Amino acid sequence: MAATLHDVARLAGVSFKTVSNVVNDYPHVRPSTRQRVQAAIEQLGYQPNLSARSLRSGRSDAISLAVPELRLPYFAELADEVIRAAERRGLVVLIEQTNRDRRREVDLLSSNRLRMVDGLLFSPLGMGEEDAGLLEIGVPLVLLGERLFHPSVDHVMIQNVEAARGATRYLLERGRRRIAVVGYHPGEVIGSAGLRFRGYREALEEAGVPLDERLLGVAQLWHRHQGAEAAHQLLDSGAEFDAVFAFNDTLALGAMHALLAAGRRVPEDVAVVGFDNTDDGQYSQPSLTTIDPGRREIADRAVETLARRIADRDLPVQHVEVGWSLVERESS
Amino acid sequence: MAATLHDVARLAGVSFKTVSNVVNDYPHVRPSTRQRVQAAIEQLGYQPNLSARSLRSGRSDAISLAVPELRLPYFAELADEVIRAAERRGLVVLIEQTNRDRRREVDLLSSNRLRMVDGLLFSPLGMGEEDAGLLEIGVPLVLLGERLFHPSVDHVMIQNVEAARGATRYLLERGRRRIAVVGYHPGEVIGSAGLRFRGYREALEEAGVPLDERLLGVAQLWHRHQGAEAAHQLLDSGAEFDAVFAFNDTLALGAMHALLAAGRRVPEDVAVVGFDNTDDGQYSQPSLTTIDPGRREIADRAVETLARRIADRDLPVQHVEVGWSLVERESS
DNA sequence: ATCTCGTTTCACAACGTTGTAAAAGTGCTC
DNA sequence: GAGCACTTTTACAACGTTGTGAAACGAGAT
Repeated sequence: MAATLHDVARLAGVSFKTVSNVVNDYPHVRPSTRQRVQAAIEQLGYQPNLSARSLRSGRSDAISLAVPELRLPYFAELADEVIRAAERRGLVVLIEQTNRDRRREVDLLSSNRLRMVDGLLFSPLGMGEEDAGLLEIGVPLVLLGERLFHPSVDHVMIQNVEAARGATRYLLERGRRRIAVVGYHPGEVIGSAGLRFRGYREALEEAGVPLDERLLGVAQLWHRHQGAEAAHQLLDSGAEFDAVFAFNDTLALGAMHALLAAGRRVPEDVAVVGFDNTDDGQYSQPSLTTIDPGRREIADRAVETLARRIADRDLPVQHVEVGWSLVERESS
Repeated sequence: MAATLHDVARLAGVSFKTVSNVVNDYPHVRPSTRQRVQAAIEQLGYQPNLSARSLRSGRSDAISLAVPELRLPYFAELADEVIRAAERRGLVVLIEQTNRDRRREVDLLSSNRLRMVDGLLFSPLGMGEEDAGLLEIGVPLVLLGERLFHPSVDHVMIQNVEAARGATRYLLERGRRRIAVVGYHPGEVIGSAGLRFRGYREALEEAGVPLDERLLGVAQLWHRHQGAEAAHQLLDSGAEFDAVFAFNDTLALGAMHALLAAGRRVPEDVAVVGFDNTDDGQYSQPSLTTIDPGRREIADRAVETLARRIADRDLPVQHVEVGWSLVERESS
């Protein structure tokens, strides 16, 4: 079958440890020996057995990325960037889908599939605050997003409150006063919905614009369908509104679709702003104004943080926040 | 650190091999012994070391999926389904992105990262027919898509010609006679563009509608941007058309965006049909009529084929074609 | 009791690699 | 031409698991 160190050693006439030294660029190898070994490696097409290496060294140079669903554009783009960032550091990425299901998330944390990798990037969506204790697993872990926190676990997140305040301010500055939201989760405090709502509320307060409960479009799942439904409900309620701040782009596109179908012009009658800057908002009709949460930076910082945690488990806990910006397009 | 078979054995007062037997459900273990060992496993939270297992057994129960870019909705949804299908079979999925770059694809095939997994699902986009020989790697491999073929390599694909013929026929049946395409690759014979074009051409021939070269919108990359550009060129050329058949949904959405921006009504002036049935066509404005290539079935058959190949390398070569259907929405 | 045969347990040897430490080789100094 | 300080190579022991085959055990037949 595949060649081993021993096969190469036999061919090159050296001990298998010398071959290992060549493979690992150990400095004290005579150039002529190195050359001979290299030739044997070429000839046999030798490639190290990664299971053996991993067993011996305790490292696999693989990490897991656990996301709710890859088909959601936000997570697809996040995974894309995570894979790129990991590759830059010589790591390979294994992807787990949790379907935003608490049980699956909890199971994952103690799964022996985790033992195949050096660490986990985890974007939880089903677990709640009461589950935070379960995050203390013996494996390097970096949390993504704003659903779950734990003081002793590394975390990379975006500035949700600030960004949401920025989006709302932007609408206010352009003269909109009746700003509906789409994606509201009543009662939620942390979590994307909670934090983004807080930013929205704060911006209204700053501007002295009263908050109208009727303009809070609930959507538990942030899919297009729910965005469209929330928009329908807002329309049906009869409450007037001249802007929609959707808590993500997918909701925004769904809502925009519903608004247009109902004969509202975007942005003339209703300005729409999303959140995430996923690719699909770029070519929607009209194209979508949105918050760019710096996904590339999130991915890069997350992988970096995990790599450092893997290298040194005693590092102080990292809580990283990355910057955001507003991308202005046709919908506002 | 983590408990091993030996630790459990010591606690349970048996040999480590007996623990191994319990873990692997070896039948000849006395119930009382089994119970004692189970208790020790629980107490220590023992989980098998997968590197050691994999070294010894030669299997990792992991597969790689290599796709051009995860941010493209088609591949995100494909990866989503592949991960689900793999999980049903107890396999874990590692994802590689090739950026549709020939060099990266070629490198991947001989990468030692492949040695970490039992097999590879490969959706090539950069390699050409002349590279087919490179597919003969010593690792179980299943090809996806229509870019590359090799008689001795398993393959799962969709019925491109038939589906494209179906889409074109559908437009013809609804009275459209001037059907433009978007995504044409001049001179290509195999590959998605080549095959879908063939289906288009055959449907026109069947209906006795002449093919007009001016209606062939070229787009090498199948991104929204290129779809929009191709549509602009069609409009600028002055050639009349009453329908667009885009070779994928992303192109279709880009083209539709451009058409609407130019004041054409969809579907009244121009009917638009896409290909892929990705989620984003469902909530576009107007929603997109498209070909559903049965992605779930593709993923399932692909993983199944790979699993069988892993289990038995001497199996006859499998070439699988999955069915398609037309999803009618507002754009036509 | 003893023998036989099936059940249950165990000892040992892999799998292919890296770390440690010792052995062998080389070149320089006196 | 022995002694010393390097450099280069090697032997051996892990890492934690599974497969093989032998040993120990237990029950039923003699």
